Amino acid sequence: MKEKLVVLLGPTATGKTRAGVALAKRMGTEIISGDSMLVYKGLDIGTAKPNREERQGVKHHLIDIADPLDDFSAAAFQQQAAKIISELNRAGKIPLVVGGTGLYIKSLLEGYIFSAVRGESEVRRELAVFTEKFGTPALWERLNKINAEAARAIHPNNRHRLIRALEVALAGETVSREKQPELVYDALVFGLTAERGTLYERINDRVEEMFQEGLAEEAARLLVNGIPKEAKCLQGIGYKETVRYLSGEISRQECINLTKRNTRRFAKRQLTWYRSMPYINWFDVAKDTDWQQLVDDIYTKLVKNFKLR
RNA sequence: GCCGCGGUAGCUCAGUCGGUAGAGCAGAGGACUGAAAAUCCUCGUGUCGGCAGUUCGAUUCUGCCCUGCGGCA
Repeated sequence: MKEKLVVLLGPTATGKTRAGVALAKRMGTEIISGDSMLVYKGLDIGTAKPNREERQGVKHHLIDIADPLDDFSAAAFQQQAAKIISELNRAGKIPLVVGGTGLYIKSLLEGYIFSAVRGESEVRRELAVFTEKFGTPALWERLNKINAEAARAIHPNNRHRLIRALEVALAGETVSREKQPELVYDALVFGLTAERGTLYERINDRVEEMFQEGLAEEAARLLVNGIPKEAKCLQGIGYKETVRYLSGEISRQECINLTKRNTRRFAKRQLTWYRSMPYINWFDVAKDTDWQQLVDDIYTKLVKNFKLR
């Protein structure tokens, strides 16, 4: 008997947080965040992290669980989320995962088997130095010598994935590409999306608001507190651009425009992830969306699917 | 009204000494198994402002018209 699970995903700025909280209240359950940036403490404005008021008393898991200096990863998410899902199921609740990180959610639902070889190791640092010195294609050559099959699956310019593959290959393993035949959970997956023009308008407006609310000041605070600008959390959209602005490399307006563009591109990449997840039940949001109605519709489907009541 | 410079991809522009055109940006599609908001790959046909003339052939030359900007009245 598989454990039950409901997921609400969608590209950034489609209203997942709002709909998710309303849905969780209807379901009488708790939310597990499926977002790679909400895990970091101190990153609030730029990640659109729901505040106390927005959470409306609904318990949220996997938010603010990592220090900005720490590493977090898809594998860590998968493990921790799985544990909470089991606990909630045991307590008679159907857990609700809300978030947009494609790899996180897909790995959870489809049971990706991550290698036990840890990231952020001494080896990784060495590989980073090697890359600086000899360039990314040299990294590919190295991987090709150890594991030609792994090399074939990665483009010679793809630095991050090459470093990871080498890290694993040097430990005598291969990065898995295995596909499970079915979902790990008795899951019902909902997606929020919007017509491209509408989505981009929402993104542009939201980025504008973030800077008005003090995104630049938030990023500055992280730097002052000693977070190096290479830290994972400062690679997030809105943060990496602000680091450039604060160093005087670009103007504030350029910084805002770049953040908007990068967020638009990010939303597009998110949608690419979702296209490979045919089990998503899509709901369209528009300017005049009736959120109450939307949540009702989702809930109705959910009751039917799980034969509740 | 006259003079000058423009009108080419969604935007900014290049170019064709006459053989129907190409960069940057924007945008689109894709990959992804411990960085994933990361990282990487692929993709450029548009009445070359309109009409007419010269020409085998005009976006390119000529004329007229429309239109934007600047200057002079």
